[in-house]
Amino acid sequence: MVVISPEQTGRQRVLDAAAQLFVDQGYAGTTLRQIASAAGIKAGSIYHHFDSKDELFIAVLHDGIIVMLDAFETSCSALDAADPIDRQLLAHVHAHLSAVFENGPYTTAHVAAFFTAPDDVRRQVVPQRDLYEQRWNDLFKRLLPTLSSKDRQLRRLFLFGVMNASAEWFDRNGALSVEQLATAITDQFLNGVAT
Amino acid sequence: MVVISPEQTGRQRVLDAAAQLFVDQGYAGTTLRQIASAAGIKAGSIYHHFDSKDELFIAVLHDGIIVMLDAFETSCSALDAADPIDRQLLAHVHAHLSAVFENGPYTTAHVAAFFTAPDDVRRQVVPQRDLYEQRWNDLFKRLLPTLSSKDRQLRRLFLFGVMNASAEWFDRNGALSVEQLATAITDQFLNGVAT
DNA sequence: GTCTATAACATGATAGAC
DNA sequence: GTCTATCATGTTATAGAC
Repeated sequence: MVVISPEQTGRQRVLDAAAQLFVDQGYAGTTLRQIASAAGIKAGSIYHHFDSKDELFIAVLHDGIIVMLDAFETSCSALDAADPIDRQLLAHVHAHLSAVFENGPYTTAHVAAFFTAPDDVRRQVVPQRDLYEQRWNDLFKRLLPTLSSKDRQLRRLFLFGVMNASAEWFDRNGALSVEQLATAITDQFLNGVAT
Repeated sequence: MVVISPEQTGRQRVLDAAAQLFVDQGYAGTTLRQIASAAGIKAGSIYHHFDSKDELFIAVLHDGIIVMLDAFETSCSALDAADPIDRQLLAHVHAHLSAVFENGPYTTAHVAAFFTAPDDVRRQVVPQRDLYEQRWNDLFKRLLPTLSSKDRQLRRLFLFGVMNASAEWFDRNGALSVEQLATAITDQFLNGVAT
């Protein structure tokens, strides 16, 4: 059951409820009535804040990207260009995973709900996603300059695959912490299984 | 647009159409009318073959698991226990990816549509999924005996993450072949990025 | 095995009162 | 900013004819 804290503006409550429900049930599987109920209002009232279900979904994913970009930026500031590869990569992997798992449902929505939306809705979010992926492409170019452009792109997709797939099994309250997960993924990515 | 070849029994045509549509649009995003239309019949006629949308979905995923298990079995037969790790792992990764990308939409549904279904529907497919994962757990135990049980489980999740996430970007008609993808993923998994 | 017709209900969205 | 009431449509599922 989704419960939204009451000390927020109406629009924000709707966004929070929508983000969580989109994560849990996907785009088509979530109804405006469910969102309204979780936000403590009636379905019709949603249209005071958003013009359509599509726009609400896009707004959720937009907010999610902002958080991801911010997390990336922050971990950049904490690093020095002279830092070793493993330290730099770990910082960014940890930032990504922290954003996904510890910064509310908005970022998780990007990983779990994006692909559940219809093509035309998805297409409206792609430019924002590209912005984030571009940061990682730049990072990879800096950290792994010897790889070919195509190989670099492939490796980045591998890393994203591991990180984002973890949203489907990682347990926030389990024995493995986000930090440990970040360390394990970074180590696996850099050194493989034969450490 | 989904087009189903006509030389098949009615039930099979429904299954084929459903599998493809579930992959493209998810569980909630796919309607029985769309499935019926793609299969060349009317929506009501589906109920001659399946009792509910749930059962149809479960049947699709069941068929998918059969193909995956069969692919795993086949790649086992082609291997010798004395073969080196990289050769054995590559064979199984290739078998998995071939099943997902080259054996129709049933296997892809397992990767792309499973998480779009409601909890109670998903729960009915979990035992079959577990069967397949168990094969991989056994394989990992044989190939990587020095790792701890928890670490092995984690690494397997990483590998599954990479393989299954590729369903979201891999282009069957692109420059990269399934075999090349399998080689790249296996190499990345075993040796990391610093090859 | 497929059809038509329809039941029973859910959905996104709108209009106007408060 | 939220409500109630409602529209128009879409949804799964059923019943009975062919």
